[in-house]
Amino acid sequence: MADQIDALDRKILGELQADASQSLDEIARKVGSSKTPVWTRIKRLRKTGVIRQDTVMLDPEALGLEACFFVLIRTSEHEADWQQKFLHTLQSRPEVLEAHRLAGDIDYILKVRVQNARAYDIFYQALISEVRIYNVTALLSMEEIKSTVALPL
Amino acid sequence: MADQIDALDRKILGELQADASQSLDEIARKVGSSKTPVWTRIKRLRKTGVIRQDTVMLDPEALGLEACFFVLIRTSEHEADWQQKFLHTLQSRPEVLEAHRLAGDIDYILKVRVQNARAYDIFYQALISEVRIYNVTALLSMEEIKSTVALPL
DNA sequence: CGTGAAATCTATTCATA
DNA sequence: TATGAATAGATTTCACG
Repeated sequence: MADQIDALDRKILGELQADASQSLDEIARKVGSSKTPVWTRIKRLRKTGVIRQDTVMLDPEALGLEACFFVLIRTSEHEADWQQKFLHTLQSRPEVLEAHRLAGDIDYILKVRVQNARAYDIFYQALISEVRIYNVTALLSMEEIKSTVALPL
Repeated sequence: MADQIDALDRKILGELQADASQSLDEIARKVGSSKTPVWTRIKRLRKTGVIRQDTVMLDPEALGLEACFFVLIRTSEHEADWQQKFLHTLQSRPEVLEAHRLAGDIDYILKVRVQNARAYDIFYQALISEVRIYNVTALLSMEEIKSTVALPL
């Protein structure tokens, strides 16, 4: 991870982010290099963890996941074992796509994808029954204006 | 998109989400089918847009993107052309990874990935100079507790 | 270290059941 | 519609410049 990432690496990463199904020849041509060096670099970027995984982006609505909530959480508990349990709950629930610990008066933010409001309520009830939470605000997404996994390079 | 997605489709999608670099033979074996039917289904899922794209997940910190903010936005403007301009600004800025229009008193939430607080401020200044915004709250992530692109299937 | 050829493996097509 | 053979195409390795 401490390896230096140069301009060519970044071009390659950009191509992979945009379309990981491209062939090596295609990527090499676009970044102005050739097959072997591009291959060597991709292998290095995987080994060092810069590339974490190959995946596919799915359409949530096509899968019946019509509702997306951002959940703002305040808690009065900051003990290690409370944190441990909270973290475990989040990890075990596949509807939680993201969870961040925050600076400031809101302690955590979650991004939760579910079928509908009722499914969110089931998640919410399960969450507050498992860990003590002081205050929860749920923000309901009406429209996904932008959504990308491509990091700026 | 109106196509029915059955249990086998979901298994295949689960495997692709987890690791899109697996071979067809490997996926076929895991889901209890064989190469050709799996291939036909994947092709159909791509064509109908259930599978949106092939991509790679990168490590933000390895790329020097150490800061992640969730930005809560209130505006007094709800005109079509204001929205248009706001949307265009978000689309053109690669540091904005997600943007949602919300129900309730907060109008929008953004997820923004940048190098550091200074880079966030540059983004923020650019944003408020381009579109009229009534109120902005930035939530700074201290720790990414969970992050997945895998939708629950 | 880059190039291009060779070998290996995988995706894709297709004939058959 | 599934299977497995046949083809086409990609990845991976390697010898050479």
